[in-house]
Amino acid sequence: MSQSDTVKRILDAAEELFAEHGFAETSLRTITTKADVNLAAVNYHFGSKKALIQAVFGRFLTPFTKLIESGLDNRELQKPDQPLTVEEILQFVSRAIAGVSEGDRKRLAIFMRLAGLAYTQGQGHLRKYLQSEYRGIFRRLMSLITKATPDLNPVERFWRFHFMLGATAFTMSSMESLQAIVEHDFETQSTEEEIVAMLLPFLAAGIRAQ
Amino acid sequence: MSQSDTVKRILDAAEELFAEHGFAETSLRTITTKADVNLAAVNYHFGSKKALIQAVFGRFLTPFTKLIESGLDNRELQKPDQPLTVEEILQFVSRAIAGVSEGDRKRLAIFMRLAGLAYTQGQGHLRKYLQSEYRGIFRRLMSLITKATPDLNPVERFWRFHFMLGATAFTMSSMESLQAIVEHDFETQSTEEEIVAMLLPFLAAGIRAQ
DNA sequence: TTTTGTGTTAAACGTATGTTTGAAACAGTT
DNA sequence: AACTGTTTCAAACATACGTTTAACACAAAA
Repeated sequence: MSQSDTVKRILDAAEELFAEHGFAETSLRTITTKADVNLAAVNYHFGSKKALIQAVFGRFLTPFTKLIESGLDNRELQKPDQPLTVEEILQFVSRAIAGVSEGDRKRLAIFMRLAGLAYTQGQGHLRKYLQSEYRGIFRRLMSLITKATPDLNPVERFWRFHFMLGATAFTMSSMESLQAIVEHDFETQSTEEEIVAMLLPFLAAGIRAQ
Repeated sequence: MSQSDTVKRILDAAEELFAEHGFAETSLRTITTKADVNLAAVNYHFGSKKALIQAVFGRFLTPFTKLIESGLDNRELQKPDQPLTVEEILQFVSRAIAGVSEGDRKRLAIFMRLAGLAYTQGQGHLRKYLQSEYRGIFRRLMSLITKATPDLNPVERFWRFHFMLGATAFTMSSMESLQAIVEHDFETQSTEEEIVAMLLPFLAAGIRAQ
């Protein structure tokens, strides 16, 4: 058999390098060197650098959203009439995070940093790709949060949702360096679970402010 | 006389283009074309593109931090013994933001996006430059927040402070695209001032959760 | 008027990038 | 062994970039 693992090696290298340096600053030569494959392999297997960026996202995001969806499906089957609280919704997401990051924690930080970059560096193709590919889960979460916060006006809810997103993405992406600071300044360790446990009440309180 | 305004024209163009497309994605040719000056003018007046980026930041960063500091100084002179609340602290920051962009609505959006980009794109020279420029005001704000949240244990306060930072940085850096979504989905406009007005209570509620 | 210094300009330089190419290597099938 | 489709490889290609250069413009000083 000896099936080629070139594609996987490229994705692994690209994922890490994109997260570290951004998209524009990471060249295909750097990626292929790190992956130890030929330069032309990216264009052969993915077609273009843009397509590679999208593939990096797809590999992480698809199983992640599936985990959230199946959790929500389960809950809706068991208690169909009882609407979810904000805390419950957030817990499904955090459980999905824990599920995906199980095995290698590094990938979670990498992906969150990528997600942040996608918003700031995504010149169009990436934003469009994410929007078209993951519209479903986004709308579902948004509608659940709407039911959980009936008194909020829609525009304010939209913004608060993104405030939550920002706090989460930023924290996850800079988790490693922040943990180092905590260890140095407070002589304590903050595990990933503890950080998430601190983050959730912060988010829940924020979205229900006033 | 006929004093050259080339430097100002370059800074204006660069500021706007950086905010719109990011640093790496904005070429000197685009900047000098928009500024209607010769390509070589940037290297002549600033030395390099990196130096131009720092100059763009310096032009608004210096008055910005001065505004915060003087606001805090004033308040401490008038009510020296009464500690500030979290809301008050955040309001000094947001007032400084508004003050820097006074008269020019567009400038606020540019400023916010640049501030956000500094967090996500500031890899080497920019981060170092900002750190040396920002350290004083950062420490001062941190110490004020400590006094405003005496019941919080230090580690949790550290994390919540960075949750706030994350929500802010993310929102600022992706403000433009989020505003477009709001306009499309809700047929309303969210001005930068309104967004900040929504962000502050979210942050204050979050840091005081439970 | 000549000189000097500052700023501008068009052109070129060197380098790095994403992409394409055509030959070679390989694996599986007949 | 011969054939076939897929994958790899070194090399080249075209383009865009930041930077440098040397000639030029022009105002102020000598």
